Amino acid sequence: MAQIKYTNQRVEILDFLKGNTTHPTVEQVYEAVKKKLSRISKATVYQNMKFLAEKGLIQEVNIKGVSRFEPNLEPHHHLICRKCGKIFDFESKELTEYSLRIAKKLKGMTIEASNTNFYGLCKKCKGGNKSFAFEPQN
Amino acid sequence: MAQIKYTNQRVEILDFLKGNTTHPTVEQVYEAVKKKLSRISKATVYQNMKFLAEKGLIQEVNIKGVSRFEPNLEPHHHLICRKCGKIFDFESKELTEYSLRIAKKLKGMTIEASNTNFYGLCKKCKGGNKSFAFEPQN
DNA sequence: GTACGTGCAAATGATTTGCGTTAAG
DNA sequence: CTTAACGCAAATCATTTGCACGTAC
Repeated sequence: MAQIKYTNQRVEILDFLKGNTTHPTVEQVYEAVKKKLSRISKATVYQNMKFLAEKGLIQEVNIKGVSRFEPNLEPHHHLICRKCGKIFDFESKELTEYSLRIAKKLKGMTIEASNTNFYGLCKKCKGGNKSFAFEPQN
Repeated sequence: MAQIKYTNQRVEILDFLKGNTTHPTVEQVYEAVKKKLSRISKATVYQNMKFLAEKGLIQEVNIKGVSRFEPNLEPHHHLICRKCGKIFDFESKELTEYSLRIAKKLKGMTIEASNTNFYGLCKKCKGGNKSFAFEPQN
C-alpha cells in the first residue's frame, strides 16, 4: 500500500524541489526538469505535482490562482501580500510547535502539517509608507 | 481616498457573503447574486471579488486552483484535506492571538491578518481508518 | 458631468483528459 | 508480464480583457 513508483520523471521533479524555497510554478518545474529529461511532457509534470502533493511528499501553495509547490521539509510560514500576491517564507519553530500542540487537541483528525499565513501589504503595494511594509522579491 | 463605490452589485455580493462560512466559489456567488440582480455578469462578479479582496473587505482562499471567498469577520483557521481539497473551519482565539503576537515581532511588515492551515487526510480520503480522520462536508 | 463600474463576448492561461505507447516493479 | 506512467494534442475550466453603455457620487 501507499506504493510510489519512482519514475525518472518523479525523481527529477523531487530532486529539483529538494531544498528549493522559491515556490516554483508547474511551468518553472517543467522548464527545470526538461534540462535533465528533454522529452518530458508538461502534462506529466502536472500529473506528478498533483500526485506527489496527494502523497504528501510536496506541499501545494496557491497564489493568485496559480499553483506553486515546495518540498515538504522544514515547516515554515508565509507572508503574503493581499494585493500583488508575492509570498515570503519565514520560520518560527515556536509558532509551528504551538500550532501542532493545538492540532493534537482536535478530536478525530489526522493532522500531518500546518502552516500559518500572514496577510498584509508589501512595501511596493503599500506605496509611500516605507517603514511598515515588507518587500516583494522576484 | 480609499473610496469604495457601493454599487448594487457590490452590495449584493457583500450581503450574500456576510456570515457565510461555506467558502463559495465565484460561480456560487454569481448564482446566488443572480437571484437578486438577474442581469449581473459573471465578469462583474470576478472583478468585484478581486476588488473587494484587495480592499480587505473579504478574504480569498485558494483551494485546488479555484478561488473561494469568505467574509473577513471573525478570524479562524482551516483544516484542509490534501487529497480532495475539502476545507473545514475551526476557531481558536488562542491560536489567532498567539500568531498575531508573533507577527508584531516581525520588523518592517504590515500584518493585517493571519490564519493557520492544517493539512491531513479527511475521513473519506483516508479510507478505512475511521477513528483518525475528519469528515468532508458539502 | 465624469470617472469608474457593468454586461457581453471573445481571449487567455492554467490544468485536465483521451489515447496509443513505454517502462517500473 | 501487467499495471501504472508517459507524451502528445485536443479539450476544458477558471479568470481576464476590450469595448460600448450606464450609473454612483
